[in-house]
Amino acid sequence: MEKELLTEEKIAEAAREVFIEKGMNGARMQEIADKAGINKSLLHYYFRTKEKLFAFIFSKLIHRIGDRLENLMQEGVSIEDKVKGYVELYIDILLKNPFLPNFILNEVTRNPDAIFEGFAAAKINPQKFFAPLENQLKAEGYNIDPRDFVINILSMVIFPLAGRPILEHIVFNGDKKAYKDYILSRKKSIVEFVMFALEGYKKLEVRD
Amino acid sequence: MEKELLTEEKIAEAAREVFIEKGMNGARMQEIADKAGINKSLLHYYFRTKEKLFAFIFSKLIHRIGDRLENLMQEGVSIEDKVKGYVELYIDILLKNPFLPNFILNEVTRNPDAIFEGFAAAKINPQKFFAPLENQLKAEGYNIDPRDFVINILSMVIFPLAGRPILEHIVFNGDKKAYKDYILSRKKSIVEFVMFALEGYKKLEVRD
DNA sequence: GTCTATATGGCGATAGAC
DNA sequence: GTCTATCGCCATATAGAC
Repeated sequence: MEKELLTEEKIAEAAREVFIEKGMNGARMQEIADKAGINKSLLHYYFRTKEKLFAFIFSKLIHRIGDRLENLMQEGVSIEDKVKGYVELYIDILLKNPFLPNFILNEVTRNPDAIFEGFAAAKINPQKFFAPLENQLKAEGYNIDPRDFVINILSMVIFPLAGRPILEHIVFNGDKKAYKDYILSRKKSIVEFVMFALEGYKKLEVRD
Repeated sequence: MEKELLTEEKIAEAAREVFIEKGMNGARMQEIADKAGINKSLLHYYFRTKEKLFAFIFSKLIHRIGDRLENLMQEGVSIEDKVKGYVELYIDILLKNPFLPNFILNEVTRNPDAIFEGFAAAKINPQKFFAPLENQLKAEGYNIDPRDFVINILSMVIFPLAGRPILEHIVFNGDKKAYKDYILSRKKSIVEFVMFALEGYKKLEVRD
């Protein structure tokens, strides 16, 4: 039926917004129903329980993130350009979805089971990601642990956005524009910081 | 009364644990009461409502963190040693309190009002912190924005611990010991990474 | 101050008409 | 498929005895 897909889509979109903003515990079925412009009992008609609805939304979200990471490892692009591309892409995404990083970090620690299902469904294979990266790093002379490389960049991109209220209030005295400008400036400064660091790893012995 | 202080202290400790692990929304007054070894209604006798109890705990927590940061800016210690000291201290603290970073990031985004009260009470003054740091960085020849310096280090320390379940499962295939060893190894590798990067900033023009 | 018992409200979920 | 009405539970909060 036409209506089926449409309504389910409206529910999914509303649920996605509410869950991300309020978390599993804080979200209310009523609020999701309101935002979807339908009745509360219709939610249960489509997704029997709140937990099932949450699992559905969460797994779709993880899936999308996994896909984005895969796309990152195209060949023929220098490390520096990959860093630049990654940093710019994710800062933009996270600026548009300010609740996303906290949501994922949080649900994943409070409800670890969701990980096994969600990530398994997304078929994320770290080895497929780290092996070629390690090769490329070595080929360009950077003798750094690829895990450090990836995690440090992820950290510097995500943390200041996950900690937005803290930074905004403490470092920028509540000035939202100053905060946003600073985050945008990090598109350049993170790349600079990373490439400076990588320069140091050129001097190191190859280690494995 | 003797009993008053003792009971209040037991409640505070229990509430702290439960709130940090489950968050404001996930925490249950019953669980706090059980953990404190008292009756549920006694909680309300001491702290009229759950919200008031939460605010009390949260503000105390922020206060302690603020104090720790202040202590960090002692004179007569090189940048490298400060980085080393900070990284080691906080990795140890966060390993012992695995739910802490998520708790703070989360409550602070979901309930931004708590920030104003909590941080205001803790009388955190960023200028008092950044100004001497900037001086020292310049004095040692590192022409880096002190905000980048601080935020990058904070990011690299906190993020891998806030994202523990993700790293543990995806990068280390569920091997908890491998994850913990890796985090401990970061005590050295973060300092290395930062100092390599700082080397690059030595070549830059002084900018202000 | 500390307990037992209970009120009160909210939320997830279901029944049933249309 | 979509709605209204309602159930049943659970969590916060209060009343009142001791």
